[in-house]
Amino acid sequence: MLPYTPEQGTLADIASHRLAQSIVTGELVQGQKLNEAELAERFGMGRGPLREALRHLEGMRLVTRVPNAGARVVVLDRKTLSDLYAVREALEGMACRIAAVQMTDADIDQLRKLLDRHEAQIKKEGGKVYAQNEGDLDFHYQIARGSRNQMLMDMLGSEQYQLLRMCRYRTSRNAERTRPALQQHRQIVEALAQRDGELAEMLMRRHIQGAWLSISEMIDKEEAA
Amino acid sequence: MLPYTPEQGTLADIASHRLAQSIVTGELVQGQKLNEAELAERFGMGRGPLREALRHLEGMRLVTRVPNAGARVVVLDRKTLSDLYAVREALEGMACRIAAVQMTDADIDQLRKLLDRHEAQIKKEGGKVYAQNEGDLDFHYQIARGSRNQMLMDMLGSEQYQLLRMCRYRTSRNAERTRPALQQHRQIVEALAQRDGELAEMLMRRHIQGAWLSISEMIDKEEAA
DNA sequence: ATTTTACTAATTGTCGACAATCTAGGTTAT
DNA sequence: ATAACCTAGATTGTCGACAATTAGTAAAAT
Repeated sequence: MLPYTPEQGTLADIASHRLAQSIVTGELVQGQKLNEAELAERFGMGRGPLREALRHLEGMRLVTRVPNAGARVVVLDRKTLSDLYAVREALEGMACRIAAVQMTDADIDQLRKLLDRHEAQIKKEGGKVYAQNEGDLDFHYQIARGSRNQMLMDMLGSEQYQLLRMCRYRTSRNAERTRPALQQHRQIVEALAQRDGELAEMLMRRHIQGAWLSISEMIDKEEAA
Repeated sequence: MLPYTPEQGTLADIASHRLAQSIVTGELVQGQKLNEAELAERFGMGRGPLREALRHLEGMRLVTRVPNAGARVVVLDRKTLSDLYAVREALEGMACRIAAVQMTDADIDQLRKLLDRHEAQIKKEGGKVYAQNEGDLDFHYQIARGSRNQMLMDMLGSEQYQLLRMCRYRTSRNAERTRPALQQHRQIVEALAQRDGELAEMLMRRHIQGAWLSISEMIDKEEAA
């Protein structure tokens, strides 16, 4: 429960932000019913702005709405995540191919420094690095920025599909994949530095496929338990 | 101005639908200010549901909102469309590759019949075939369905990015591209029938690149005028 | 003549109350 | 005992009114 409200706009924007955060972090359980009156009370606002926020979250696919039956937190089942990772592979693969042409040398240097920070964080804390999944610190988002494609940046970044953040948040606990992931990130950056878009795309696709494999196994274990 | 309201849900859903339609068809001009009170009056509802609809459209990228300054219809400039078509190429290329494996023979037959209908329509009307861009009739949407990827279907179909419909609606007047497009559609279907995902993806990517080239030229002409 | 500033009108943001709809529990009939 | 039905409670959907902010205009000062 963050005490401060990160957004400065209208109440609906604030509610949207706080709700998204609560859903992504799992504070609001998957499939849970979202009671308008209760949430409005908790956020200290009327139901109007809150309903606008729910409509916004519906567009982000973080909640599902049924007319006259209210809104529920989305449930990330196996099929949904599988679909999500397939889409990611296509989008981020493309981002890499274009970024290899569009990024400046300075941009690529920035990426290297970002990975240095990640490495330091891993050595220090041993694995639980969710902080690197946020905003400008995110490696994948920086590559989307490198593609100079605003639509892609929106899709992978701030607004659209926070589903990914939600998924990564749930799976950031298993530390055994952070090191190989970092290694793959480094390979991608080197491909970008050599301006080899084809290679960068292939490396990114494999990286995402590997992430999906890891998550898939984790789901299997959970279902077995 | 359609006299009937196509949706049956809440007033916000109806408003969302009607607004989207008006924006896509160009009845509401790009960049136009959207006055809440005026629209609510026109739709015969209060401002509450209308605000919810605007929040929804904001998520669809059909309107841009600035706090305390209202909502405006999005403007499709050259860069935005370029970005959109790059994303399309990646997503629909993937859809083809997966659909080549996932579609049933019956699905592919359906696609063939759909193209037969399109051909008949072209011969009869000579080109202005916007009806085929709607819903289940849409060739591209049917392929997204064939991928069995729900996220992709959402993105390319009903909800997300109606920007594409908006763009296609504007450019559906130029009839000279409908025949080569149909030819390319047929090639794609044959690739799917042979279960050649690689080929189907490549053909779809070229098809979309061709469409972008055509649209790009059209924009050049408009800017020259 | 131009810039600044106060004022007014219009528009957005918000709230509380009421109507419509759904849900759950108990009651009655078979 | 089971199933259909009805009623009471809770929840969503909607509206109208009020507050807050912005934009435009006209007057005043430099």
